[in-house]
Amino acid sequence: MPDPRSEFVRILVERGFLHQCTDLEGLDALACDRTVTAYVGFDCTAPSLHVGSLVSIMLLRRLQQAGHRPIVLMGGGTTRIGDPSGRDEARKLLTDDEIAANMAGIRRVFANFLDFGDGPTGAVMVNNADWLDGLAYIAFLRDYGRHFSVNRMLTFRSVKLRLEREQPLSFLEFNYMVLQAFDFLELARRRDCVLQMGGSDQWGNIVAGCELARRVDARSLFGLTTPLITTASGAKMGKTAAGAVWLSADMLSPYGYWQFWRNTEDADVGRFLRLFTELPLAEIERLESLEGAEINAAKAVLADEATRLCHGEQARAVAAETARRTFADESSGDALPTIEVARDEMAAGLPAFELFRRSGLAASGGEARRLIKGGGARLNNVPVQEEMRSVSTADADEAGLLKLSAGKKRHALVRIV
RNA sequence: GGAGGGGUGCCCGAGCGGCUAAAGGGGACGGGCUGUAAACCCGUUGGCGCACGCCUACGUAGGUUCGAAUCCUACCCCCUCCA
Repeated sequence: MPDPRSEFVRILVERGFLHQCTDLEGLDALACDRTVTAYVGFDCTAPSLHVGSLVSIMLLRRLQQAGHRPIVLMGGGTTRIGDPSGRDEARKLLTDDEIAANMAGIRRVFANFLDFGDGPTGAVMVNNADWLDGLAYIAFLRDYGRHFSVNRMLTFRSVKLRLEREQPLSFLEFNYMVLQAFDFLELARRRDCVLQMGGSDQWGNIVAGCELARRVDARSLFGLTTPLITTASGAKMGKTAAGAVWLSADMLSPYGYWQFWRNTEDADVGRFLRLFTELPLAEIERLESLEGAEINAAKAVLADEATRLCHGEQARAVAAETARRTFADESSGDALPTIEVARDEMAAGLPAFELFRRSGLAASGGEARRLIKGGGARLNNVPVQEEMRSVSTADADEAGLLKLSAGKKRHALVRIV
């Protein structure tokens, strides 16, 4: 298409958010003309969201900044079914209480990225349980079921994959796309929502919604997907040593979050800066063109920007300073994970492996011993030679702190209290 | 309801009476090289104050045996085909 005229579509294209769109020119024209209301659905399978959802979150944020209205759809109803997309096996069903708790946690995450004010572009959060829970089966089948072709549904990727692999696909899961299509129709009716966005694995579900609305209400709706974000070496983005990269500070510390971005592969830096920061394109081009070790500066910028967005400036500053002291100075910073050990226990001396276990740097005593044997354990930057080496108050600094390291990147502090 | 196949460590997957804490691969962790990168090379990969030893582990519960992940019985779950 020619250069986008609307700010929203222009940003999508320039920044790498766009994978597929049902009618990009139509959407562009619409976005020039009026305030567009758009939604992304999130399921409530965990008490927070992780970076895997960050593209969608940033997309909603960009939408709002461009003068449009974002809707966060919580899949309170559909979470109880499970989307078969991208999965070989059915996922566990959650109870209502778990779903409610998860939803509350996710709401807090969004508060950092979107403005939930009352204005015309104020974000809203809605729960599809509001309309799905009360559905009457027969009426639903009669009014909407008739518009779905099973022949067609069988050709959708999510379904086809399961069938081809001879993996089970229950009727329950098979209905997921029907309900998601219905969500879109409901949001169109209730809130004049005209656009559904999501990851590329959602394309089939999104298109199903557009088609349903066209058939039932003669509405014309838009669908748009973002590319699946993998790292340059092909791995799914968002896994670290500690597990998923959560967006809640109580599930992953801002320092851990900062480190995650700082450890981005060279080849991903530009792409990630475009998607996950709001720096001007010219600046990003400059940063991504840095060569060799210089690109580390770009990674620090990425980490700074991403952490500020998610956790705020204060947390960002502490995280960045901790990283600087830990890696550049070989000292340590406040944001390192810290455990406390009682003074009398410490005075008596604790075996090194035990301390590593307690710190969480090793999951068990055996793992801690192996770490030490393998030469990866350090106490105050000095390699620990002996598993049973006694560590005591004499090893602490003036502030009563000692630093443990497992490998080059994992560090923890022990505070004597 | 009938016939057959299957449930093994974080995952995949071999094993089918002792040599099995269980091949191989992936992942993860550590070391090397570097730039807190990628690629590559090497090592480690159930717990326990751990070279011995003890405990836990091959869907669940029992049983046979000197000895079982391996054999038997019952139960649970999954898949395929038939009805």
